[in-house]
Parts: sequence; structure tokens; C-alpha cells
Amino acid sequence: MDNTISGIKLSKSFYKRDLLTVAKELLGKVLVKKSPKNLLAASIVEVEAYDGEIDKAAHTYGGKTERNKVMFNEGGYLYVYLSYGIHHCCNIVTGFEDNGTAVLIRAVEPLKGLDMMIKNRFGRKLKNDKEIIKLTSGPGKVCKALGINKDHSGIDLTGDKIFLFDQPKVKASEIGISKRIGITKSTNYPWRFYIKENQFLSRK
DNA sequence: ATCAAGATTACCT
DNA sequence: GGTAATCTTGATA
Repeated sequence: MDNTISGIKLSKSFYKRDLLTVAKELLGKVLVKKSPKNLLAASIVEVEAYDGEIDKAAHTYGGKTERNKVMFNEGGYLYVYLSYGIHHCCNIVTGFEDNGTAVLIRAVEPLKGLDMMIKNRFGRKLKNDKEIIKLTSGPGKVCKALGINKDHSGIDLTGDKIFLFDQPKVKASEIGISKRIGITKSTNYPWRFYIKENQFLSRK
């Protein structure tokens, strides 16, 4: 059966820790989206950290607004926003209430529900084998493939709609670190973390 | 009421 | 490598 998966759900205590610790440990964890009709699951392979206290690129840098208020929640909530009026991007809120810290999911490796993800993304079947790597290799692509949009912003990740399954920690030697992609402010923080050699990365 | 910016992607040469 | 597409949000008047 392709539409089942089992594992141990990450609990509140996982998320309510330091931003960068959570960001690194999110690598390899399994993101699960359940709906009545189907189950989608994918392994997280690339993330970026955002910290409103010191980081001008974070949506929370200027204080609380209608859009970013979810990111001021305590850890363990999903923050989804619309980027460039076109693409949704999803984040995992970390730390404690009013920290304004979250981790952007930039790329995942599909595990379950591949056909549904292909349908969500392209509205058709794959043209060729190479197209698979374009399925979830970017923050906008991840949301499109998994069917995540602004309506999911604020979801409790310890619930049963969207959640994460635990996996063994990825070894430090297998984690790549770089500056963040696509931002114009606070560009020097080395807060992008990714699994080296993974084919679903948004960049090499 | 108006305006500029933006945590991206796909398609073009 | 360059750039158009596309529209919500937050700031300013």
C-alpha cells in the first residue's frame, strides 16, 4: 500500500528549542500531510532559518502584523505566506512565544503519494524521468506538490493534518551550510542547511 | 487610495 | 544568465 506510513510524531518539545538547533535537526525528518483522500509524505533535505530579533530578512523583523503573527507563536506551528503573489512557502515556527523565529522548508524528497504530488505540481504526468527532480526542489514547489497554501497557516504540527515523523539525526559531516538564497537583507548569516549530494536541492 | 517590495519560478536566448 | 509573471501586504496620505 502506498498511502500508509508509520512513525513517531515529533512533539512540542522538539520545536520549542533554539532556532538553529531545530533547523539543522529538521533535515531528514518526514513531513506528512494527511487528508481524507490521500497521504503525502516527503523527507526534508533543505531549510533556512529566520530570526526576527536580528535578521532583517525575517518577516518578523519589524514587529507583529496580520500576516506574520503566526510566526510569533510558540514552536510547533506552520507559517505559510504567499511569495511574489504567486508561490506559497511554508515554515516551521520554533522557540517560544514572541520569539518570531521559523525555519523555511526549501526542498524535500518525495516518499509517499508521488502520483498526487505530480498532479498537484504539473497537472499532468511526467514528460520524462529527469522532470522528477523539479517536483519539490524549491520552497514554492514544495507547497504546490504537497497542496499547502495560506489556509494551512497556523496549523498545529502536533495535530493530525500536517505533522512530522522523527528520523535519526543526519550526521554533521553530511550537512552542508551556506548563506541563504533569494534575499537582499542580512545576507551574511550562514543559515541555510542542506543534505549534501541530495538530488532534490534547490541549488547545487 | 495609492504604491513599492518581495524568503520564486519558468521560460527565453 | 536574464527577466516577466503576478498579487498580497504594510506603509504612507
